Amino acid sequence: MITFSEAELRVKIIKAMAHPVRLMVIEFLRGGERPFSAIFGLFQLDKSTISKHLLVLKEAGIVSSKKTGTETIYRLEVPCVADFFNCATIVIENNVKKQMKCLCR
Amino acid sequence: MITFSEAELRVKIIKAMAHPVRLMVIEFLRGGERPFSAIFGLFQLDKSTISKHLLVLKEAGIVSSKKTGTETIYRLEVPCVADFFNCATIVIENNVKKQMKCLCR
DNA sequence: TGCATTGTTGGCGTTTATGCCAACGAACCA
DNA sequence: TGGTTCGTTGGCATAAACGCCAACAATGCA
Repeated sequence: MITFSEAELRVKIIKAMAHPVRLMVIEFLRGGERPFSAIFGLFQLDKSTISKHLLVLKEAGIVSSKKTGTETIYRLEVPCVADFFNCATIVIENNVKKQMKCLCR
Repeated sequence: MITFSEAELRVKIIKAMAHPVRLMVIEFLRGGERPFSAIFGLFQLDKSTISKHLLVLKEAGIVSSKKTGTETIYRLEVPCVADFFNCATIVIENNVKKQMKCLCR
C-alpha cells in the first residue's frame, strides 16, 4: 500500500492540474513554448490571476519559465501529463455510457 | 484547443483524485473490490468523512458501490487512473533530479 | 532621465473543501 | 419489538483556493 506522505506528494501534482485554467494552459503548452502574453490572451482574467496559476504549475514541476528580455516564456516540462487528460476523457465517456443505459431502461 | 467547458468536465475527475485519502482509496481498490469497513480501517478519520470522500469518487465516476445486506462494497471503475499515478511519480522524480542539480552546482 | 510595457507579489473578500459531531434509515439479531 | 451494527446525511466551524485591485521590480525606448 501507498503511504499517506507518498499520497501527499502526488496530490500536489494532481491538484496543480485540477483547475480549468491550468488544464487549458497545459494543453496549450503541449504545442510548444509560449510567452506569458499568449497564455494570458486565452482567458478573460486578470494578469495577476494567470500569473498565479502559472506559479502553481511551476511549483508542481509541471512547467518551467525563462525570461528573455521583456517577456517570460513558459514551457511544459512533463509530457506524460497528457495521460491524465486521456484518462479523464475515458472516465467521462464511461459516465455518459452509464447515463444512456439508465435512460434506455 | 480545448474549450473551457471541456476542461471543466475533466477537472471534475482530476479534482476527485486530488486528495491524499481519495488517492489512497483508489490505490487500495486497484487490488479489487473492498467493503466500506476495510477502507475506513485505513485511516484515523471519522466514518462520515470517509463516506463523503467515497461519495466524491462515486460522483466523478471513478468508483461504484453496491449494498450486500448490511455492508457496502466499493469498486474501482476506471483502471486507467493508474496513469495519473505513474505520471505524478515521474514528475516527482523529475523535481528531485532538478534539486540534485542545484545542489551540485 | 522620464515613461511605457511586462509580469510578479501583497492583500483582501468570497467561495469551496475538509472534518467533526449528531441524527438518521436499513438490516440483523435476541 | 428492542437493541445493535453499518453507513449516509445534515449542519457547522475551520482551512484552503480563487480572482480582483493596487503596488512593485525589471526591461526597453524616447
